[in-house]
Amino acid sequence: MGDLSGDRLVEVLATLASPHRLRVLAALTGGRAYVSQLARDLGISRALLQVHLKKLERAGLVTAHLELSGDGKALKYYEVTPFSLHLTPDVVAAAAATLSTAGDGDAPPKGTS
Amino acid sequence: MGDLSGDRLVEVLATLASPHRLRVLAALTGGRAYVSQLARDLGISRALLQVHLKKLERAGLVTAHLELSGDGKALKYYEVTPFSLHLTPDVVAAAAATLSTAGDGDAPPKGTS
DNA sequence: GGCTCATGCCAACTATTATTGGCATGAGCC
DNA sequence: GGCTCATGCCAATAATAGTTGGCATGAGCC
Repeated sequence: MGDLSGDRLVEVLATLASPHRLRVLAALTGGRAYVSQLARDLGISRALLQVHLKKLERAGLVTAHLELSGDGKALKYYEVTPFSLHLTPDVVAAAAATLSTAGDGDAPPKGTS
Repeated sequence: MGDLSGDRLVEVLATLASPHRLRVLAALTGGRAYVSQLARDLGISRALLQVHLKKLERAGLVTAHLELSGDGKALKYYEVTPFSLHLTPDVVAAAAATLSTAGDGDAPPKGTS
C-alpha cells in the first residue's frame, strides 16, 4: 500500500479526515466490536456510526463480517485493516499526476475500465 | 513531524483530501510559483486557487513570501513545506486519543485560552 | 492618462457531507 | 404475545466546503 492512485488517495484521506472516524478506528484498533456495542462505546447514534463505518469500509480501512452470538443474534463485527501510508510531497505529486477528476481540462486516459 | 495531535492530523488530512490541492502541491513540488502564474498553470481561477493556497498554508503544507519581480511587481511566491507523515492504525489511534472535538461528551481540558 | 498584470477579498450560490429520528425486520427470552 | 436487542435504511434537515464573478488597490509601460 505504498502509493495509491490519486483518486484513491483522496478517498482514503477524506475518510481519515474526521474526528468521528478517527475515534472509530481507534476503538477498533483496541479490538473488534459490533455496531451497537461500538455505538454505545463511542456515545454516538447507530445511524451515525453506520454511515461512518460504511465510509471506512469503502475506503478499505476496516472490514466487517457477521457472526452469531451465543444466543443466536446476528452481530456485525468490524475490525481494522492494517495499513501504512507514507505521505510526502513527492508521493503526493506522484498521486496527483494520476488524478482523474475533471477540473483543469486534462482527463488522463483511464487504463482501468 | 512523526505524529501530531488529533486535531492537527484531521486538519492536514482534510487539507490533502482534495484533487485541487493535491495538484497545487504537485505543481509546487516541481518548483515554486506565484499565484497568477500557478492559476494559469493549473487552469483554475485565482480566487479559487487562493482559497486552496490559504488552506494549504494554514495546514502548514506550503509557505509564501512576497518577492519583487524585475519590473517592480509584487509577486507572492509559494513553495512546498517538506513533510513526512506515516499513517498506520496505531498512529491514528494515538492521534484520536488527543482529539478535542466535542461530540462524545468528553472535552479535554484545553491549556491554551 | 489608459492599459496590463498582480494581489486580496467579499458576497452569493451551489454542492457535499454530516446528523437526527423514525420505521421495518428477524430472533431470542419471559 | 409482548419485550429486548441487533441490523439496515431512508427522508429531511443542518452545517460545511467549494466556486464563481466582480470589485478595489498598487505599480510598471506606452
